[in-house]
Amino acid sequence: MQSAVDLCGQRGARLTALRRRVLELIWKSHKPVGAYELLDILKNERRNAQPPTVYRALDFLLELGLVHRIESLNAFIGCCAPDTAHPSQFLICRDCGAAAEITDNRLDKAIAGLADEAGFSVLHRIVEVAGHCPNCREQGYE
Amino acid sequence: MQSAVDLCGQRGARLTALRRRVLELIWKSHKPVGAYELLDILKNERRNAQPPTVYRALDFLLELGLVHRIESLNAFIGCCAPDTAHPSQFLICRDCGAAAEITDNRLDKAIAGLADEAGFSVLHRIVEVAGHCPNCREQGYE
DNA sequence: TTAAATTATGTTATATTATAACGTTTTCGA
DNA sequence: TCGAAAACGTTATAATATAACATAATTTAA
Repeated sequence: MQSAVDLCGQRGARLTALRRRVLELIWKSHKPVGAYELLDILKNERRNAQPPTVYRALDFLLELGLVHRIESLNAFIGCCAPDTAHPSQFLICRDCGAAAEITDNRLDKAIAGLADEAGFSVLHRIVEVAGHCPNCREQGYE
Repeated sequence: MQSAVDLCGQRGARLTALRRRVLELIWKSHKPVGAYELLDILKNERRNAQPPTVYRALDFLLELGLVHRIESLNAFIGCCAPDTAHPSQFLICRDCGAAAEITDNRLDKAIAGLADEAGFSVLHRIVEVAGHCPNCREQGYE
């Protein structure tokens, strides 16, 4: 959370009470969390909360790189390294729902390489690998 | 289209008129196409077309690997190699909207490797790289 | 070959996710 | 402290997707 404050300071961005609260809620969840889940929680705290309330906060947090959107789940998760620019790459467990953010140089290079060969300029990368995490495999899921 | 028929034959799957038509419509589009776009076209042909009409056909086609779903666009595109099992990997142009399916061994290996190292068993892979295609870059987009 | 089972489709309704549009309040810098 | 910009409130609606149950078509098997 402190690093979020710092980051906003550096960029002249305003981490308002609402935005901070949404970021907290995302971090509190140990799984990717949907916009309407966040909204349900916010409604207990601010009687006026509506979809734009949460989507605007999410847009802000996404823009700054403080959270990632997981496309295959329509859900959001805190970024584990918001201060470094990096692609969004996740291992997503179909059983427990956990999403582990990963950084892998081979993967980065492979994508950079193939895009380059194709003459394609890269703006954004999405890698979402669905399967079963080590923990759930132990419980018998394969 | 013939290869779709063949594939269904092999698997004992029923490529009905509706499913065949949806597949045709997807192939006719030179860009990823949304479910409701398909529905609008179908409505001109079958007065009864409703969302489940198209979503069920899409589910069937996805299951067989005849089409891919592009998560970041909520849209669907024909698979260029439906007879071989392969991950879903795309270069998506933010300008013209084209999505090029790619196959890259380095990428496959990178994902297999990192999943393995993490003890994660892979069920499904999504790679969606957004940017600008060579064609649009020539037109001045970067 | 026909009855039962399965699969596919029709139909109505609704759930889920996301944004448009406009007004008000707050914040910030000149 | 005033004017502009940014953030937020509020209402409405758009876009995407599925639930649930009825009917029709097809396959299986007795």
